[in-house]
Amino acid sequence: MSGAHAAADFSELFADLVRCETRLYHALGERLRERHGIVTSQYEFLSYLRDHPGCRVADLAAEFAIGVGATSKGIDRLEKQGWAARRPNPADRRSSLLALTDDGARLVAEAERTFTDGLAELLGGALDEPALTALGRALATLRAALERDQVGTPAG
Amino acid sequence: MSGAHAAADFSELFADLVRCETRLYHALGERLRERHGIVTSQYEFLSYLRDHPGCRVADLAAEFAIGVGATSKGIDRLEKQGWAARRPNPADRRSSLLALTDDGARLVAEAERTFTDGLAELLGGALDEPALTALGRALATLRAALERDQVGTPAG
DNA sequence: TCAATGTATATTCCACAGCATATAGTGTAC
DNA sequence: GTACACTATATGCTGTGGAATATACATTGA
Repeated sequence: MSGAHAAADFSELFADLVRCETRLYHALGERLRERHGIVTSQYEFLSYLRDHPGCRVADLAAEFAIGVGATSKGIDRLEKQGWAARRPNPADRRSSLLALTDDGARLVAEAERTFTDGLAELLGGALDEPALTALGRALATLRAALERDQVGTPAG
Repeated sequence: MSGAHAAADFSELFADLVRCETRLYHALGERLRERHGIVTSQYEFLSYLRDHPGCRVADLAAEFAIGVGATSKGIDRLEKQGWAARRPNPADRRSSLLALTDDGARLVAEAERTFTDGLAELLGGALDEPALTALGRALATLRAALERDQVGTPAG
């Protein structure tokens, strides 16, 4: 009995997780698109590049658990907009070192306000402090376990 | 200070949320594809149709916070595989009533085991009982608030 | 009845992700 | 130093999602 109960709970939990993610992603993307002309995934790329200058395509792909092809194409788009740049890697000519341009750095600084304000409004308005703390801890633990076991890392 | 601290926490929390969702979605999709020839989003559609026979495309779109176009195309694909069927709605000739076929019912019954077993393994292996309870409560609360305010409901 | 408005769905166009593959470069064994 | 395996990235194909638009139907009110 407790097994069946737990299984139902897992499904509900997963559904809630996906629904929250979808709605937050959409809502933040809407604001970012209006004000800065980017979507949430691009904000995440830019933000990662800011915090990890000189990283490679594979580093981004591993961080976001998406394929390297998709990542490469995402960088193409950022490069086309003049927000990111590939530089040759002196240590390994197969790979490029990625970094923000000055325009990209300006953009991410501006978009960060939109992003964090939006999140604070959406999350802070819905959950109180203890719930946020519990949620943050549980998600951090879960994420660490999934990454440790390479769960859901895409092929390409 | 506590404001800046909270903002950083929100960003971290959001990143963890998205990363967990991505990896779980990929990992479950991988198993569902191998064993049943469907992906996670199709399992979710089929499961919703099982629990809400006679629903409409718009009901699915609202449930999953995706656009009606994407939903209609998703139903097209399920219909083409013989897993779902549209029936004319006698009360409103604009809309169709959706339901599983017998094949679809069989499929979702089989896939449910794969899905719930996979979830139990991935979630139960990473989080203990109190953390799961806290996570479930926080996500349910957050989801209810987002849905109440129609946050992130797509346009088309 | 008929026009105006709102609603449900399908269609179209564009952007993006996954996968498989191609290309180029690296490192190692012999 | 050459063949081989391995790695990093890029590209083509296909499927899918979002947004805008079109179409059909329903409902309201004069």
